[in-house]
Amino acid sequence: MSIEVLIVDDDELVRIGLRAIIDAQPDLRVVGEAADGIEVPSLVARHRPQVVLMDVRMPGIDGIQATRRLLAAADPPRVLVVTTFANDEYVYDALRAGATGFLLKRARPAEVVEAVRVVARGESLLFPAAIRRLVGAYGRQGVDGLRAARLTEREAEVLRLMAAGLSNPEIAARLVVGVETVKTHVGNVLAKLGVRDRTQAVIAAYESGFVVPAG
Amino acid sequence: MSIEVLIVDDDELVRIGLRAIIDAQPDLRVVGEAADGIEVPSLVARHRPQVVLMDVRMPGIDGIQATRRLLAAADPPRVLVVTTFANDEYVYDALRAGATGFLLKRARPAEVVEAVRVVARGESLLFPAAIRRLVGAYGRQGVDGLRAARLTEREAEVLRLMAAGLSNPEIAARLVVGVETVKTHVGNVLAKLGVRDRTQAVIAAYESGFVVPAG
DNA sequence: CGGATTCTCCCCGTCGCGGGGGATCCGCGG
DNA sequence: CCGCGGATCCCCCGCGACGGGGAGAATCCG
Repeated sequence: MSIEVLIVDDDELVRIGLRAIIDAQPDLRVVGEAADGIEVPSLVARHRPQVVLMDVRMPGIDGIQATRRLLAAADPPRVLVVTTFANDEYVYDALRAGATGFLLKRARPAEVVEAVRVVARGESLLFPAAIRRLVGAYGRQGVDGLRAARLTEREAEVLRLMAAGLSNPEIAARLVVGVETVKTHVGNVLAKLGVRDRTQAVIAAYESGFVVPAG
Repeated sequence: MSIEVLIVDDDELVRIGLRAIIDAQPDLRVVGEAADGIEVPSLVARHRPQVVLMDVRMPGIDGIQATRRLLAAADPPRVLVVTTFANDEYVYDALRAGATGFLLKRARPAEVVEAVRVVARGESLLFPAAIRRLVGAYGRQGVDGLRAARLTEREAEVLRLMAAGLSNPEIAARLVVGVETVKTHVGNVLAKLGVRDRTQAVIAAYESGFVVPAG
């Protein structure tokens, strides 16, 4: 049985391109297209795709809202957010909305199909480029005025300790705060990085260069 | 209150050196020394040190056995195994016996005191050099006849999937085996790497070069 | 033929993790 | 002034992770 995909993008050219790439694969199949977020719920209900390729910027209901609504329903599909720029301001919102991963429009066809297969398996798609942007600025000591990093200082500190292998109680002891506080920060970090658990957060930290192997 | 340390090594020169390094720190204090594993239990019972610096190779009761006995008691101290070579064959056994970390005899004083402080805090000491040895040979495709790696092929495979962020059910699905089997492998990997949870295992995988950031 | 190793599967229990709420306090800026 | 983001703490709950057992089957080797 093939992986069924729904394409949501207001640009017809993009839809055609994605459809061509996906339908060229024997194990993937495009079951529908939408040009607006408003059509998405009904299409998903009808076709029950495993994966939804969702554009972020669309007139009317944008990809963020559409994603949020989709995931509120029972047994939702995986949402793979499609964006033009890795530094899109909406990237963070999409993660919070529950998107499983990202896909740049300039990604090569092989990357597109692989991304679809990965999320269809139910695995998170850690996207170094996007994550690096989120964490950005911090990695190499750069606390420059940018604040481009969506992680707050506290969250970045917690992530570092997570990447050092500390448990929540240990982090709490180190920072001299309550475990509940640590849990909140950890939860925020997971949401912002778009990952499922602390292990994936640590992987993201390494892959993004946020922490570097001592070797 | 300072961190109390017990030194166990059959070589007096080593004991003197370690004592000098440790007693030079205001927050550390050597409460006793032993030249043989046989004396350890009574010394620990009397002085209740937080940390025991334990040589592996000793006449009579070696460090492995002594560690095993120590940790069988209630409220045991942390054991920091001291070894001359990172590739000591006993490294693995010491991990299984419950040692919290490793220390090379050629470590610089600053490293020694830091290691003591870390284990005293109750945190595991991930020792790249030692872990690299354990995982060794595999990292770069080298399935050479050595089998020096204490990880079996299956365990190495499971570690790779862990380092890819997969959960146990996901790994089971990927390998087409039961979740119980995966749990066994994961447990073995944790024991062999001397780490507490999968997050630390992934950290060890990165730090040892077993997996390399894609960048 | 043992014995060792590896891989496989299972039961049990505990506990930390993560998700869902909500709440307070602060400082900054409109 | 009030809104908002950040940091702090609290509750409940479900599930997965982990430890410690045991146990069967296949393989290889002395």
